[in-house]
Amino acid sequence: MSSLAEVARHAGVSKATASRALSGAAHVSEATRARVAASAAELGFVASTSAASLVTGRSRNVGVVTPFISRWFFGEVIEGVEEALIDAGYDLTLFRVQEDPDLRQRVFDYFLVRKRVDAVITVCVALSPEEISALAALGKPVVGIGGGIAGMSSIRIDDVAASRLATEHLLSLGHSHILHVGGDQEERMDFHVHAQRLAGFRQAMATAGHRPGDDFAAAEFTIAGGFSTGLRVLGNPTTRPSAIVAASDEIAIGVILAARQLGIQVPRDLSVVGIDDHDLAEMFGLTTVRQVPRAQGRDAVSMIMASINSGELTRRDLQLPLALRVRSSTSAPQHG
Amino acid sequence: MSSLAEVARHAGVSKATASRALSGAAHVSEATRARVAASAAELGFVASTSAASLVTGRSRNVGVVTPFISRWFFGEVIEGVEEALIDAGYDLTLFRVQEDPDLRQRVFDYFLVRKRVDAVITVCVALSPEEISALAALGKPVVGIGGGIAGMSSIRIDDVAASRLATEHLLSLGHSHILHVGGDQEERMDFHVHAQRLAGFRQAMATAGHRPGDDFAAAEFTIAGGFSTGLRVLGNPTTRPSAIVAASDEIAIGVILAARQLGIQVPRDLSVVGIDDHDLAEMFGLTTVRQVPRAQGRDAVSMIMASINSGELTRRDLQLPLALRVRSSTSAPQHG
DNA sequence: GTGAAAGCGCTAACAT
DNA sequence: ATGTTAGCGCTTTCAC
Repeated sequence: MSSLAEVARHAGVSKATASRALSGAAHVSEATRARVAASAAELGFVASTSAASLVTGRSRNVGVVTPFISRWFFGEVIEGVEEALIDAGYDLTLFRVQEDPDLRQRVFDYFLVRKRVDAVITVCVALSPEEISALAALGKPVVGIGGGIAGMSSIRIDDVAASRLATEHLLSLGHSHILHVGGDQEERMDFHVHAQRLAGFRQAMATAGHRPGDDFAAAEFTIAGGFSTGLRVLGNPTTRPSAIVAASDEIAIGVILAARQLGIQVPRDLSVVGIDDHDLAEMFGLTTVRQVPRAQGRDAVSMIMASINSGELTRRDLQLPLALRVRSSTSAPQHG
Repeated sequence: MSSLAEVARHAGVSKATASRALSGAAHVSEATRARVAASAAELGFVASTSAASLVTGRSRNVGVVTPFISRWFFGEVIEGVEEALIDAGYDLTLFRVQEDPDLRQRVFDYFLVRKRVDAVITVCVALSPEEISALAALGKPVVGIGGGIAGMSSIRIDDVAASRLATEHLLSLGHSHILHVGGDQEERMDFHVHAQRLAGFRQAMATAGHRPGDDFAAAEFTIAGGFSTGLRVLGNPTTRPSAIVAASDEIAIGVILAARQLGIQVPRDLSVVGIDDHDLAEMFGLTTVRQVPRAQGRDAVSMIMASINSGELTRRDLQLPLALRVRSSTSAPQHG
């Protein structure tokens, strides 16, 4: 816990020179730099972030705002962010926002402000106008992953296209009775995701000449959510669809488990496609539209670093590519 | 972003009084306190943590060191920590440590020090002696969840007892050919967990008069890990066990999926017990030894707050209770 | 109960 | 290339 002053004294230079030598910048002779570095190492010196932040106004710290931690998509994003951040020498402060409005307000009005984060990454959070203002008032780079934030940078996949791609695959196999199992609007995730995946599904169906009918069922974005909805929508043999487009792999896996529980063969009697590329997809032979949340996390950090380094808050929107990975969970329908 | 000075001026008091009024402590008249509070609210004042930290040496920030984020146990612990921390007005800075020794060293020698965290919580990380020294050198409260750290406070379940409980349940049903599917020693999780769960299993087996044989198979602590190990150990009908004690619910679920894939009826032909109480356990009717990682996270924070408030670094060890939740995944063996 | 003043450890002008 | 100086915004003696 030695101070810069001690390092300077030990190296026989002034605090200013020591600071310059250690920060890498400015005009310092190679000899001095080496000497200061040696002293710092010997004394185990690590600069106090509080002191540095106080004077520079920067904290080398990025806030990540997320509604979930252990769901696959969110965990992957956070890991991607963490990897990129540690490479850049930044810390990650985690803020979990839930439904409770009081807690949410505390995060936005108090925690984010006082921590003086240099930037904020939001992961699929549906923000209220007040929350957006609070974020904008920070005057710092903000990037929204998954769900964009009005007027701010974003990283996303084309959710409409993802869902359309999945649907078109099933249509091309000859399915006509297809159900979309997607996000419950009540979830505090960005509702655009839910709406857009449903829209992509309906677009593809409409283009193929199918009229919208009883084509949607809501599920929580988890395996358990897909399972319970799956039991419900697959329970009645007469109304059962021959194919399902699930809004996430977790839902898709839950649906497959429900089907098996009901004695329905996948893919013989039911074809399933998911959107995500979850680790478990392979185990179930699940056909997926591939998105890579980890890359989204890393890209968010790149965007932020670019913004910090340039000093500009220009808005950018990055849309990541999709790919359909066909596996054994889809096949042509048996009857018709 | 107004400063304390502005608040003080607005309220017609000195900076000192404003500071005292807002920090809640000290001798300030009720009238002044109210006036200062009103001014602060009106100006949207939030104290700068950098400035406060610089002078107090405390940062209202706790570091969480974990090898994983999206695995169920870890996610739950982190969520528990986060909940308790936000209640206490603290931030959570996340440090993910992986195998890469360079990255690990950076976290311990650089990140943890410079961030001036007030305390550290480690979640099931196997620490090297150097890493333990680095942590101890912080002079801050440290509590290890899951895997204890030599000489520091810990929160854990009795891993030996947990595993024994699970095994005894299967033994009491009449099983004799029981396999333990547990943690791979190569995993950078605290290896004590793996060793202890295996020890508990063998203790119970020995007590029941079974001699140690080919009784263990390693798996990654994930559903996919349990699945692939499950396929392997259940593949041969002649050597197949009639019951399995899985070191975690995720492994157990993977094993059940593998069994189903192989056409083995659970629980008719195979009984399975897991340790965790994962959300998905219910879906599989999985019998579990219940531990509550979320509670462990919260308790870790309580411990830390007690330590911070008392100013003492006394070591404490808390062991959380276990409960066997018998569900439909276990039954008496068919042959034997 | 309140104010004046010192100083936490660092960086950034400004001199030299 | 290096040193001097002046704060960053807060908390905390120490007076009153």
